[in-house]
Amino acid sequence: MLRLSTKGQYGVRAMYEIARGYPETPVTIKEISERQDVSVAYLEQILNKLRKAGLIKSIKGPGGGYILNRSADKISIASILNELEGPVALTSCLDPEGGCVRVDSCVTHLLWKALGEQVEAFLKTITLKNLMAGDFYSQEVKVKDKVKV
Amino acid sequence: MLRLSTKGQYGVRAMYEIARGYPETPVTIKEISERQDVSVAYLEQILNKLRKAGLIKSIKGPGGGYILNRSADKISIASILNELEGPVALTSCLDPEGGCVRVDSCVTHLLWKALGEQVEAFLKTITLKNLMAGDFYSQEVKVKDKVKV
DNA sequence: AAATACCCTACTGTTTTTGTCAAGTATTAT
DNA sequence: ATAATACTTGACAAAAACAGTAGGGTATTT
Ligand code: FES
Ligand code: FES
Repeated sequence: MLRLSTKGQYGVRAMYEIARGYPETPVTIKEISERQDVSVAYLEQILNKLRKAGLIKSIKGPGGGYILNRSADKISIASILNELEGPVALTSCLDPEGGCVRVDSCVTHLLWKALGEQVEAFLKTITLKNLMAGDFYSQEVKVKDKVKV
Repeated sequence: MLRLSTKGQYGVRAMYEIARGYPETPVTIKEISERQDVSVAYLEQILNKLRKAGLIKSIKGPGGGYILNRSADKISIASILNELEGPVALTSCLDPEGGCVRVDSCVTHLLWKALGEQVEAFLKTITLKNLMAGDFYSQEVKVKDKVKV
């Protein structure tokens, strides 16, 4: 359960490659494609979203490529996944868009909400820099001391 | 991102209704259907899985229905979702079945693994009893102090 | 035997996912 | 200028997953 889409997975791996070039060298889609074994066409879609979100910027023409828009320790995994897969919402009732008429009488609503918040909090603490350094740890994420329904 | 399937959602809500009858009164599919607004046919599929997993038992004939196989404080949300959606595996590489050739050189593998473990740990701490009582809290879930890649 | 209630398998329409393809725009090097 | 490089964009399609229906069968009670 709770599968991450390939777009999200590839997106993080692509960002990792781009981060490696920062701040000197723009990284081309082709290079990312070869290193991470993802097709150029698919990466185009992914990187486009991340560029529009302001996480990376692009440089056209020979010698061009992609480069981080801010330093690696200021880009969290959460911010990448948010752009590619939308916000964490374990049920459609929790979607920013979709409301639910049962929400007040629903016995599970707050449970899914709490879990979602926990996931989000975790992903926010991990940055590209952490990923590159190879150390990431879970910091006693505490959503709420107690939730009364 | 990270959407839970309706099977998982309905399953937890159905278990909640069954738990309310425990240990005296078996709860029928029809009752669950009406209270939780899920079709009888769909619930049959879901409850069948949960019965085969040993979480509930069934009583046939008039006066029958479903009843918990052990007390509500011994049934975690994790155990319910595990049966209906399989184990938490954010990527196919983490699936018990599917291996991945890149796993050793993969920069994100341990990240998804850590997140998955965190989710699982959270869901294991919440029982049906917690759900019924309306209090569930996140207990400083700590997967590992530090993961070195 | 009639009524109740669970059991089981198959099937189908819909949505989401996972990509591919083709044509276009901007920049640099020669 | 012109060719080569590299990003940009939108349309499209196969495949998988999801959500749910349908229909017949079995066991138990009254
Ligand atoms: S069914 Fe919508 S909030 Fe639970
Ligand atoms: S691609 Fe399989 S482990 Fe990362």
